[in-house]
Amino acid sequence: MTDTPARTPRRDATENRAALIAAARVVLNQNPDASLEAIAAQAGLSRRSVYGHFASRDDLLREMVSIGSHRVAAALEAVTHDDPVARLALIASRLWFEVENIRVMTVFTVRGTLKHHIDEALRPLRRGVLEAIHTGRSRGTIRDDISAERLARLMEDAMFAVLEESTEHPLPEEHGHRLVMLTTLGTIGLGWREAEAFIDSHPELAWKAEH
Amino acid sequence: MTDTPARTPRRDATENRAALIAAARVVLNQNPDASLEAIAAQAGLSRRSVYGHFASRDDLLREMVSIGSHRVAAALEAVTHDDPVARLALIASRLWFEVENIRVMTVFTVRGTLKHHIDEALRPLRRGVLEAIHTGRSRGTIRDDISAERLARLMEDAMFAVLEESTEHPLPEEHGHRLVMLTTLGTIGLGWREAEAFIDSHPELAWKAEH
DNA sequence: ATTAACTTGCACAACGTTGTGCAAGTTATT
DNA sequence: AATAACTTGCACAACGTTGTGCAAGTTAAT
Repeated sequence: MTDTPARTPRRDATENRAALIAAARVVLNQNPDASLEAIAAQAGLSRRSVYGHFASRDDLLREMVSIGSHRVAAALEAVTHDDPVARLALIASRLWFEVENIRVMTVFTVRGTLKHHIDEALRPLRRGVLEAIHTGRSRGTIRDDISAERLARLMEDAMFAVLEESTEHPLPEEHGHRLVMLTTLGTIGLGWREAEAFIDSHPELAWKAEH
Repeated sequence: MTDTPARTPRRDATENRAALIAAARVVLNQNPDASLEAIAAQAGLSRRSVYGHFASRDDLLREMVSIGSHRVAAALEAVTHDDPVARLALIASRLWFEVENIRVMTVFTVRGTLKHHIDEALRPLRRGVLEAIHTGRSRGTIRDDISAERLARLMEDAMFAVLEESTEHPLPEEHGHRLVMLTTLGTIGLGWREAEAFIDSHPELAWKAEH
């Protein structure tokens, strides 16, 4: 009574399915109102065949958000550090490699639908940030002139802003990676020389070419 | 061969016209895809009567952006200060009072149409910011580890982020006013104690109840 | 009180979009 | 080579939206 139909799905079909999701990310990143036609075209398919993979437009978008959020979550789950300041910088660092996924989410946070999904997806990120802020505050290493919750949101916004900025005005990966951390530390309350020094004195924050 | 038709426009008509623009600001601020129906309803009018004031939906939006941008420009033109850091804080301060106008613009910057208008509207702001950054850099009072242009954009983003954040999580006017300045100074490179002290030591940055 | 301005509701065309049915084509798999 | 999977194009209904015409109502101004 359970599952699998006649045969296994064809290889090119699953490729196309993935291509559609990737296409949605690309197209919607630059125009949140893009039509299915536009998305299908970007994937090299016809609009009609989309419905061979997804029941509806919304279904495709949900898949996209779901996959993106899992990637982001996976990139963040391993992030821990004794120093909360370094931990925040690390979070920023990891986020840098997920620009595409992050951006498409922030674009849709304004929208009604999907907002719920996205909030859920970003929860681990928010939890981690808030946690680090709290311990950092109690150690006197993070500013306490702004409420922890608000500071967390401001930090998140600041990180996203850098990610967006760097898609519109591209810059070398290595610089972008550093910039996100710098901005994050700045929001936390560090002066710019302080932030620069902090990054340089922590090898775990250094750029690594692999990724 | 020029202008005015039969009589002068009726008073309630011009009020309604203004109400429509205000309604558009309100409604579009929380849903950029809102229909004319929704806007008219918010203004207490029927969709049909909108066309008595504006030739098209786009016309209404253009009016709204135009008026908003002039208000913002007016709020910024008087801003000058010997100390570039203080000048940037002042710009942030003035922006605080134009949240509604600013927000609706940033919402539409993603959109295709209007983007051109908005860019033009924000030009004085950008010019002022960039100018202050340059002189601040040459005096060694503003960070020079990030290119002036990029820093200007980051600052702009940071200010907008605070404005948005404070509409979603409201806070007393006075606090918001200070928060925008703090964030701006933070982006410039000041540490948080430094920023707090800077604001307190400059009476021209203090909160004034009038507005 | 009269006039012209303004608003309203309804009907209608035009447009772009989503989702579905179907028949004919193409391509991976065995 | 045969089969099922997949893609495609076309046609079509449904939907929400914008913009317009018109006739009847309401309201500010003189």
